[in-house]
Amino acid sequence: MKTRDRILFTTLELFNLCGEPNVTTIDIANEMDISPGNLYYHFRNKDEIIFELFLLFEASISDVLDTQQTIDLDMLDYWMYIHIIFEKIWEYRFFYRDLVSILERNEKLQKRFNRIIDKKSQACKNILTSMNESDILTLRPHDIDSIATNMVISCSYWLNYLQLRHIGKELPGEDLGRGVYQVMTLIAPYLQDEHKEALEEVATNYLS
Amino acid sequence: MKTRDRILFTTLELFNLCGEPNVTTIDIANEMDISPGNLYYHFRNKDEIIFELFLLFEASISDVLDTQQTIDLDMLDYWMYIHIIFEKIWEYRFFYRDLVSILERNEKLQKRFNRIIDKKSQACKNILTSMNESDILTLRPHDIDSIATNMVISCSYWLNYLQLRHIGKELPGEDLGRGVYQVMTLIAPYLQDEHKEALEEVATNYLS
DNA sequence: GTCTATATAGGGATAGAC
DNA sequence: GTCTATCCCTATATAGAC
Repeated sequence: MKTRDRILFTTLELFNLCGEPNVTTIDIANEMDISPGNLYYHFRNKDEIIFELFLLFEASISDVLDTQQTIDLDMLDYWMYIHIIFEKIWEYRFFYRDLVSILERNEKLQKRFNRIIDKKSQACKNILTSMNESDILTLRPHDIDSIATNMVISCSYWLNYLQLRHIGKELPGEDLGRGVYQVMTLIAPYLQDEHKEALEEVATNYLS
Repeated sequence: MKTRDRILFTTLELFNLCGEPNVTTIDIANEMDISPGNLYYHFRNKDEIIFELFLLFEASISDVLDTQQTIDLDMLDYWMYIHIIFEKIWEYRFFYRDLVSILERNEKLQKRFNRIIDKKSQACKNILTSMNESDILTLRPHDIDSIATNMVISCSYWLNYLQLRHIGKELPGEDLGRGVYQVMTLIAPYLQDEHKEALEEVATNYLS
């Protein structure tokens, strides 16, 4: 593993564990047993490391968001789709811990992060539309936008909320499933009765 | 107005405008045309100012959350109740911009902030229960918890989400109404048809 | 590529005079 | 209560040797 990659990897771990504002370039170098000077040979500054990490996150999540595979799925598929999004966010959760502060330092990051949110929103709308068309749920086209917005907010801030509730302690990765459940809750009331039961079944399987 | 209070007031303004991490004690002193030394005569450190501001926020929002006036209201009342909560949050929005970072520095703050979230959650449950009992909506007791959680998350992170979407620009206070709408959206699908219409009416009145 | 040593800057906070 | 002056610490970043 090349030093440059080790820096990225170590930084990601430390950021996720302690939060980006609490990790200095020296911390990163120490953790890797290299000198700060060496670190700055590979990256111009801390923000460049953050940006590189963002690019990895972007590639990873775009993989999911760009698929057109959101039609004709059953309840378990939808659950898993949301679950995968949560996992990608979990992998790069430090972004979501200090979103505004991190993004305001880098305009390019801002734009591209917002493009991800746009995509996520679109993906949610696609899911809702296709569920609507296959009569799994019934909603007025007018509702789709606001439900999608609520879904995006729940996805984006669930980890932050968890952290808030467990500050100090390490974030429990198991509670990801509860986040998925919260998102599915947003759809639940619109489901036809049979599919409501299907959702309950998936939920009890996953949250046990 | 005593200097101590002017410090609190000025700090609140600057924090809300620029974000707490971007405002130094020097900035605050400069803005007020006093010396940093003077500021430190009135407050031991920056965190003490933050804590005092929190106490003001706590008092202000507890005022709303502690009322037992959540029964037998009509749709407009519920709308206004959520709206008032949003206004209190708006007044102290800097907390919600960097929640985790601010709270992790002060254990007392953490505990008390979480107590506010508990109260907010309880208030939401009370609303849902009372709406349920007066047949405005129908939901299984089992749903109440997860809907309340979604309500709390939407209330807490709506401003953060807005900011994300408009970084750099000043936060548009008018969009508070859209936040209220997002929260009411969570309840909407459970409403009896007549009350759905009532909600739509309130919404169109307030979002125009 | 990697190290050591160091420059630089900014923010938090204090001492002591008025 | 308020000011000036200043200290200290920490984090970022660079220079130059190996």
